[in-house]
Amino acid sequence: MTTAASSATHSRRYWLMKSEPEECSIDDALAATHSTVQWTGVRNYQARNFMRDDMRIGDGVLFYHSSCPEPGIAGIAEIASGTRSDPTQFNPESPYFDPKADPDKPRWLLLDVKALRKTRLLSLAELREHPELAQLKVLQRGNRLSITEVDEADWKRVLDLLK
DNA sequence: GCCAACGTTGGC
DNA sequence: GCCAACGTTGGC
Repeated sequence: MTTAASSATHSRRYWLMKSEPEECSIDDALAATHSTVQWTGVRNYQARNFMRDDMRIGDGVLFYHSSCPEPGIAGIAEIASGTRSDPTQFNPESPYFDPKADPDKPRWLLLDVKALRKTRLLSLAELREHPELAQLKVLQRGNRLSITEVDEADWKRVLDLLK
C-alpha cells in the first residue's frame, strides 16, 4: 500500500465522553448552535492526549452523563473539530482556571463535539447487567477518566441496546 | 526517581 | 456525605 493510500484509510474510532448534565447535558448540546459544544474543562493529561493525538473529525461519541442522579449514556455525538487551546485555563473566574498554564504554551486543549441525537438513558446499572460490555472502560473498577476509547464491537453493542 | 500526602472523581 | 481509587505534587 502506498503512503498516500494508508494515510487516507485511518478508520473511524469511538469514544465515551463524560459530561455533568448540570453543566452540559445532551439536551444542552442539542440546543446549542449547530448542536455543537466546546468540550472544555479537560484537566487530565491522558484525556487531553486522546483529544490531541487520537480523535478525528467524525469519530463516534457516546455522550455520558456523570455525577448526577442517573449516570449513564444519554446520547450520540461526534467529534467535530481538531483541538485548540482551552481558554478557561487562563480565566481566574473559571472553575477550570489553571494558574500554571502559560498563554504562550497552553497545556489544556478542547475540541468541538456535535450532538447527533438524544437516546433513552442507558444507565450505568443497566450497562453493568450486560456481561458482553464488561470491557467498557467506564465499567471498570476505579475508572475516572472523562474520555475513554470504545472499541467498535462495544460501540455496536451499545447502539443495539439503544434501538 | 521515590513515595507520602494531598486533591479530585464519581458512584452510591 | 462517604469513601475507594487514582492522579498530581513536592520534599528528599
